[in-house]
Amino acid sequence: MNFKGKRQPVTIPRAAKTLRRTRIQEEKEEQILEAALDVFSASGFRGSTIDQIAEVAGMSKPNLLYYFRTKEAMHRALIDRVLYTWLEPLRAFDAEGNPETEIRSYIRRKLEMARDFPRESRLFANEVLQGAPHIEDELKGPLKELVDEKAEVIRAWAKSGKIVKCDPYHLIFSIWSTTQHYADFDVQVRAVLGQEHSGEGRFEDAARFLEQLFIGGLRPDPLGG
Amino acid sequence: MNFKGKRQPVTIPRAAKTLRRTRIQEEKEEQILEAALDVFSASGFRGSTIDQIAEVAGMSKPNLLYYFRTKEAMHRALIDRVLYTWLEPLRAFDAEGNPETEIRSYIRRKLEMARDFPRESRLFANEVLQGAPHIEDELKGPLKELVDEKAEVIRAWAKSGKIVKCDPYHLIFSIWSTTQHYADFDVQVRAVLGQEHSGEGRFEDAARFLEQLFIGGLRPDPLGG
DNA sequence: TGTAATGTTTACCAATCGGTCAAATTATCC
DNA sequence: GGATAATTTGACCGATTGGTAAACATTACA
Repeated sequence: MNFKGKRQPVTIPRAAKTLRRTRIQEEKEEQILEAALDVFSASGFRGSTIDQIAEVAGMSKPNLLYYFRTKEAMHRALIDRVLYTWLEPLRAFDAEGNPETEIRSYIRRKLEMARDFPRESRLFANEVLQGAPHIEDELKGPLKELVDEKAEVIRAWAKSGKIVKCDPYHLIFSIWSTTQHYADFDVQVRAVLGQEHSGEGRFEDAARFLEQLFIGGLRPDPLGG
Repeated sequence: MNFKGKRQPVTIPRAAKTLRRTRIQEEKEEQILEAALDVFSASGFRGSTIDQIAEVAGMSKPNLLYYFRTKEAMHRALIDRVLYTWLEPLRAFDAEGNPETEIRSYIRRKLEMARDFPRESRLFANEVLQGAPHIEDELKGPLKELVDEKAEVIRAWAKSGKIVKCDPYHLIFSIWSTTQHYADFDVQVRAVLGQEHSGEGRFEDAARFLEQLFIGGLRPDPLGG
């Protein structure tokens, strides 16, 4: 039952003999992924080293590799764990709701995520920026499908005159980019705003501005055009 | 006059003896920076290797290091060369012009740059995303000053009722993020749009949407509030 | 055309990279 | 408490990293 003569942790898929996960396994994998999030989000996949992650996680390198057999496996596990949560706000986008409040609260939620989970945002930003070599399937599959679905909702709103006629995909892109900007380009935002305006209040300012921009920009044309 | 006993190329600042740059120096430095842009923009600083750059540039590693003594020096030279051009659109932002046309053409210009110089966009995105360890000074200095200046223009427009009252800094951030998104997150945009809509026409679609969004979102409140 | 300055390459270095191994340690369960 | 399985570690491996030394080739210029 052993693989290549070496015992493997329960994370690795294998025969049904040891399905139960140890308490230690839960804890350590948690610890490792937490450290991996720190490192990968700060340096990207190629720029990160197992040693860095090991140090942040407070354990030896071979110990990491006992739980995740390769650097890629760690990255993969991290992506898998984070992706679902990351798409939650878009999934919550409700077709039945009022367009204005739906868009408003989508912006709010995305902005809150940029504030509360900047590492997750940067993890994906790094990945996509460098050509998404590890998440191409997720982008073309689940992500595209979700966006297609929500785009249809937006298109219907536009058609019925509840919002202005516009390209729903580019609308979604613009909400993604403006909100995630505050996580991904945080140091730039801070540098430009200076000490006085780069405190926590900047998220309130950003929310106010973005809501104003999108609500105003999407308000249906009074001429009915 | 030699440094550490080894001859140095004219790129390295030194005594005034050889101020002239050879034709070969011009060409090779050009070649190297072109290759460096390819590699750094695709993998970030840490994730890039001198060997990669050497291969793309079509020359040997020691030959690269003859022109730029370290990896950092190459990166620095590249940033210096590209930064000025990159800020050109914002610099062209004219206080005397009409707000609507100024904003419209700023968006156009930024979008054109995202289309025509995606590597430059990703170079900075990578750098900022990873904490801007090499360009912190540029962000806090020249960039901040330029943005401060243009923010004042926008604030004046808002005050005089030419556009809606809004935070000029967040307005600038939102134009940056929405336009650069098409360069930095290109693979994601393509993945979501699918084959049929991810051709060159997507920049026209993006321009149309963004102009609609910003012009509509910034139109002064008819109630005069 | 000779020669000094400039440019290029091969061979190499120490450090770090991702990853392995076997031995030692700890937890689990009868 | 002892056997057994799970966990942890130090020592190590070959490959790659950024960078160097010095010999060799080419260019510019008198």
